[in-house]
Amino acid sequence: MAQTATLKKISAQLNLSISTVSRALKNHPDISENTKRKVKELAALMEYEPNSYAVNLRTNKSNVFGLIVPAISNMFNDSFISAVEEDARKSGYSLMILQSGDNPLQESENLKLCKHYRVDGILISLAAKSYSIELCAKYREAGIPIVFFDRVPETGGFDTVCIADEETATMAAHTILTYKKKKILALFGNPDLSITKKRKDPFLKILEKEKGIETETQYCANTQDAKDFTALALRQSSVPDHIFCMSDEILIGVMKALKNSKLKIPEDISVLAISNGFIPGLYYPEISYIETSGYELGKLAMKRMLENMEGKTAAKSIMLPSRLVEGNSL
Amino acid sequence: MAQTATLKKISAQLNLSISTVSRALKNHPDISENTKRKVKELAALMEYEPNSYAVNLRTNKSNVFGLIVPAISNMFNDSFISAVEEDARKSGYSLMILQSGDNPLQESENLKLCKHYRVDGILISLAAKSYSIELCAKYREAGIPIVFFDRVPETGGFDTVCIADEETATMAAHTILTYKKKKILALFGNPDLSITKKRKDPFLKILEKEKGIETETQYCANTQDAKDFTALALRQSSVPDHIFCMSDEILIGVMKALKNSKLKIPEDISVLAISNGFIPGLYYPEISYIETSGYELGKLAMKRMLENMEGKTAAKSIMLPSRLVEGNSL
DNA sequence: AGTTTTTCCGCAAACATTTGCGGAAATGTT
DNA sequence: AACATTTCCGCAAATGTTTGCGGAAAAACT
Repeated sequence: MAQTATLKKISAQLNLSISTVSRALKNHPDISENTKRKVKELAALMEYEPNSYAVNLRTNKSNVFGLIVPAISNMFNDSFISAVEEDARKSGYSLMILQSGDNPLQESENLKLCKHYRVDGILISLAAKSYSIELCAKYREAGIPIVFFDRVPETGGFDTVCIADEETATMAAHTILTYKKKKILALFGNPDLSITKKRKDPFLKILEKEKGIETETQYCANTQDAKDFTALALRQSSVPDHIFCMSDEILIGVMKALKNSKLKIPEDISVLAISNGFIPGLYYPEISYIETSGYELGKLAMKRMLENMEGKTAAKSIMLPSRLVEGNSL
Repeated sequence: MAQTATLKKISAQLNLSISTVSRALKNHPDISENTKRKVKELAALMEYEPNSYAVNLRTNKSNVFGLIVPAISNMFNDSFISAVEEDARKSGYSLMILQSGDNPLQESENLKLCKHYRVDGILISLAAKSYSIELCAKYREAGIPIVFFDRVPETGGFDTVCIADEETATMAAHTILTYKKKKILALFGNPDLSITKKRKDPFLKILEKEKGIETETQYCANTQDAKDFTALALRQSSVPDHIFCMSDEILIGVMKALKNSKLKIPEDISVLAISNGFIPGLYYPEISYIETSGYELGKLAMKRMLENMEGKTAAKSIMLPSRLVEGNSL
């Protein structure tokens, strides 16, 4: 392949005009079968492939979606990414993946990058202290479809796809009630995230209504926090008989602390998490969890994005229901 | 923002030519400070941003690298991705991430996609039964730099960045020797992968030289295999006193089987893995492992790619040394 | 033979940018 | 005053495609 093939070069070889070659390759009815054949043959021979820059310039479409996540290495996100990538590919789109590292500045820069590359749409899960919402609103005004997932803005007017967090938390609380626990340690994540609020409030609301149940709540910034808070709780005079973990990150810390203790799961203390299932399955006994499937969420998010591509741009909020997966930790 | 700003629109507003505007924005010395100021002001006001398609078309450069991996959700790959993304960003590049799902067909399609998007370079970790090497060679001929990482072709003539697998396996074997083990169960991954061969051969070579050590080898296609093989070995009359795991995937299966047994780590049986450390750290006691840092590998791979961008395209093989991280499983 | 219709193809503009070249006006030099 | 230089800017071509429009040639009708 000395030079890359172009329409011009093909047309020169065949003594045809550029436009004829272009149309022949697209099966335009104006072109005779005969010339179509000749053009296609030569194109195949020369390994012609449209210059995507030129096509994009002309059509103002890139067939690329931007995907912005706090971190790719997040268990939840990567199954999400797989699902999104899968369905994007099926519809002829590719993904430009950017990670914000939970850094609001980087997040807004990523948004600008998406604009720069003129992506056809943006899927985004917000960073912790994001201030990018106005930017998103602006881009949306400018005609770039934006679908928020998982960590979505609290204000309305956007396309959002997320776990039915309230329902999930409610389910968790009811599950715990079923097992007649007395003292509960409930660990939540970053209080700045709306997801934390949406999980904590319904959870506590249910437990507080119940008499004879004591609930201690902590916010954990990371795994280490979760470990420390758990260890602290285990040193109290009355040890909790149940620990609820809002996320995998927290579960990992809790399990580290529990393994350093003599307590047996589920005999001495029970554990329930919200998770996609990978981490809970690593432990023995396997940890019960309320499932939040990143994969399913990805499917929904891409579906919504593709609807946007077809002009259905009115803002819509979609919730993904969750279910209890029983391990042996209850 | 009614319409997107272009050079043409700016030039019309200011009664200047397009080329003057273009040069003004680039601080071309031919343009007076005065007009530069005016142009820049209006450009900022109109939120002008160069149309990347047009720029790419004109300059034949995209500032995008393609990154092809078997699966994003692989622990190893995602820290790799973080590192690559980080350094790419610093140099003004973005990443288009494609996953092959260990499917050779999808892999070659991803390569074609990279070509289609005319990326400036490709970083790729090969799928299990990849037949894309020729395609890679062809693209390389055509001037697209390709850097292989982790799972690299066995034939030479390519840029490769990978773990010093032989050294890693040797280190593992010597570590095991230190602890005077008698019967070893060694579990390896897909035998079609060169990485498996490169880890297995040196490992076995060392242990076989030693008298009084019995080594059983198994290939595991997945976590379940590893669990089953381990369970089987534990039911034998003489139980192994050490298990070596070539990867995280295998370690997870082994640990599941061990937890179903009464054996204590490290008293009854010891465990050593090759890993990036995340999974080993989840267990109690923490599993000792030979570290293969995806992050470091990513740094090296991107460094090599950027060298390519500067014209240093002569094929080069880079090895990343590894080290033993002691948990409490030995 | 004259008219209409169909078939097949090319011209040229447009997309937004970059850049070599040339040239007018202003300034500087004898 | 005549010439040389510098300063500042515009023309136009080029990148590769897409697409509206128009038009010649061939075929199909009166």
